Amino acid sequence: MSNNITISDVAEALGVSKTTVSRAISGKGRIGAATRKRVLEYIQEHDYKPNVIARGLAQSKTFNICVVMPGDYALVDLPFFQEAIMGIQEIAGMMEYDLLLCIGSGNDMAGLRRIIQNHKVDGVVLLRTMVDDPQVTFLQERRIPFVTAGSCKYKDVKQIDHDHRSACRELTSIMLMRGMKNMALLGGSEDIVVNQTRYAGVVDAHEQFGKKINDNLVFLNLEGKAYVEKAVDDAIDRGCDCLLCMDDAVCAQAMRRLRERHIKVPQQVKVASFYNSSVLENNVPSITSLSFDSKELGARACKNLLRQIEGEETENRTLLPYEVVLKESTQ
Amino acid sequence: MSNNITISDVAEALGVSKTTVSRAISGKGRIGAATRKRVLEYIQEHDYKPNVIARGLAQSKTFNICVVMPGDYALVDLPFFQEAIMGIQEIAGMMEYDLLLCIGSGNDMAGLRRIIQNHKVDGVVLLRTMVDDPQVTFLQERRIPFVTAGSCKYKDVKQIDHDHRSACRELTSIMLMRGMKNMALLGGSEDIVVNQTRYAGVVDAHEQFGKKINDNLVFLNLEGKAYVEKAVDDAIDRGCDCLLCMDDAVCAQAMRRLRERHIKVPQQVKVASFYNSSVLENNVPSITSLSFDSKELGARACKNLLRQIEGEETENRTLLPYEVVLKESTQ
DNA sequence: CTGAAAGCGCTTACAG
DNA sequence: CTGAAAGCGCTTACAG
Repeated sequence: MSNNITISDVAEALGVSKTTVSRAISGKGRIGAATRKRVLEYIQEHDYKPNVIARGLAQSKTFNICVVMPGDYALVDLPFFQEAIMGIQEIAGMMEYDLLLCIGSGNDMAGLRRIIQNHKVDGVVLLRTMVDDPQVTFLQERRIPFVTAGSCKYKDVKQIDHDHRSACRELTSIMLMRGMKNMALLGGSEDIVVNQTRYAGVVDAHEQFGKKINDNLVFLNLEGKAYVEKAVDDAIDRGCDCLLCMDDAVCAQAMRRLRERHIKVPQQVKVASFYNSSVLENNVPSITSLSFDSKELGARACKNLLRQIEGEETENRTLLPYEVVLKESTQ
Repeated sequence: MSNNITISDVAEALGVSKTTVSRAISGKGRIGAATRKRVLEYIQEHDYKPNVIARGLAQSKTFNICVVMPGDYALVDLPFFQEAIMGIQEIAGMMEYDLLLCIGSGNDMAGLRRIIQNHKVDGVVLLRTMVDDPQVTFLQERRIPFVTAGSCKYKDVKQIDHDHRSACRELTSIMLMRGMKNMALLGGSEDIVVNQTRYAGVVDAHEQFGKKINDNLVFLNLEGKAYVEKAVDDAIDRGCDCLLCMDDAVCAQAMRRLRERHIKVPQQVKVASFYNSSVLENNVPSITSLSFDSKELGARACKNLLRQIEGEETENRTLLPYEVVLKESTQ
């Protein structure tokens, strides 16, 4: 059952040329209906599969797309990447494309560079972009089709994103409407585009209510448990009545800290997170959060990329919807 | 800066043959030291990279390896897959191999089949095996080099695993020594090899102490929150003094249920988990668990696979060590 | 030590 | 409608 039968074998067995076989399969070029049928039946019966590598060489294509994910993500980011990849894979698979995984941080482009230089992929999807992203520049220079799943500040880059800004505005507005007076904001690295977008949403909401963010209660660039802990402590000391966590990593750690200090949620302080809380789903109390369909994001990104690869024009920017999910932590 | 320079260009520029250039790069075949130096310098300076696809075609190699992960994993399994993949990638990258991602469940082999038929990879690593695994059979038939990261019941399959059995025996023994009388066991699908192995370890420990497992307190095949909840309730009703969770998914859900019912850990019931608790790391109290180095597992698996691909002999089975990490939940 | 030539398994002008 | 031939960018016997 070793599948080493080639196009030549098929051609020979059928007494036709390789050209004919190739045409029957690809559907390109004129070919008699009868001949075509014969070829198709034969390859069906003998389970012939063209060697994609060889086809790739002839066509300068690989039928692979590269998905690059950062190597430094926390556990909490995993569901996003996983789901996005599932979405990408679903679409790619339908078009007979496979996924080449590239793991690297914003700065270390060694992996991506090698994959591109080795001509191993036809395009790439970036799963996280930094505010200044060398990967973006690199891909632009090389004229490699690519798309970012998530925000990207470069206007001419094809990008699919959730509407984080509106989502954060809406959730923040709800909290303001519920009479929160001292909202604290806990967030991660400002180098990551989406964190800036989320912040902008919070600002929007405040402006809308004619209020100002209390800078004493804004804690950004919280990288690691110790920082979150201190931020929570400071926020509480400064009399905050609501913790807005800009991602689930921060939220999980904040909840831990609150529990450690026996501070009751939502009685003493409300908590909300700006991201899907699948990571938080075993929390008691359950956490109010925003909800995004990451799989859909991946799928849309992949579709856009595939169209680019086929040489079609695609939209520069697509915004996907969101949901606000109110739960116990803000009651 | 488009990198379309080929071996012919290099040969021409240098006034040598393509053969010579090829030999200078690969290091195979006799070649004058001076010539070689000239070639190497030139390609260095002009940033020439051989087209791996073309080389692959000539050598019947792809320099890709397929990593297949199940599509149905829970959030809680993610860290394992992520870390294992990091380990694989690290080794693969060093040898200029890339990772082709294949997502499929035990039964749906469509993805793997296509990748193999399309000659897209030189070998595969299976990240989870079922007790009866069609993927294993498929790869054996096709004589594709492969390795499993994790246990596999087929003796002739190359596999790298942690010593789950000993680990579970040790942790269970510790709990028995501490005087637990009514240990409940909560676990996932028995179709997954590692779950069986873990169970065997628990049995070992009991035998060692001349005891028997109380079958009324064994809850397996707990797929989903509702099942875990019921199992926890039943276990408590039946007077268990210790919950042994066979994986972190189950443990996280069990903890949630205990918290909901205001049952104090470890005062009223002890809890331990048979896996790394990175998912549980924000738990209060902290959870006693086993600890395995999944990245190392991935790295070792990849090394074994690469050696197979090179045609070397490799060990059939490698067992990696573990640690028992005692924390608050069993104090 | 070096090179001409065939070959890896396809595709695609070009010619008929 | 069909095919012979060149080509994709490498590697590797074979010959010198």
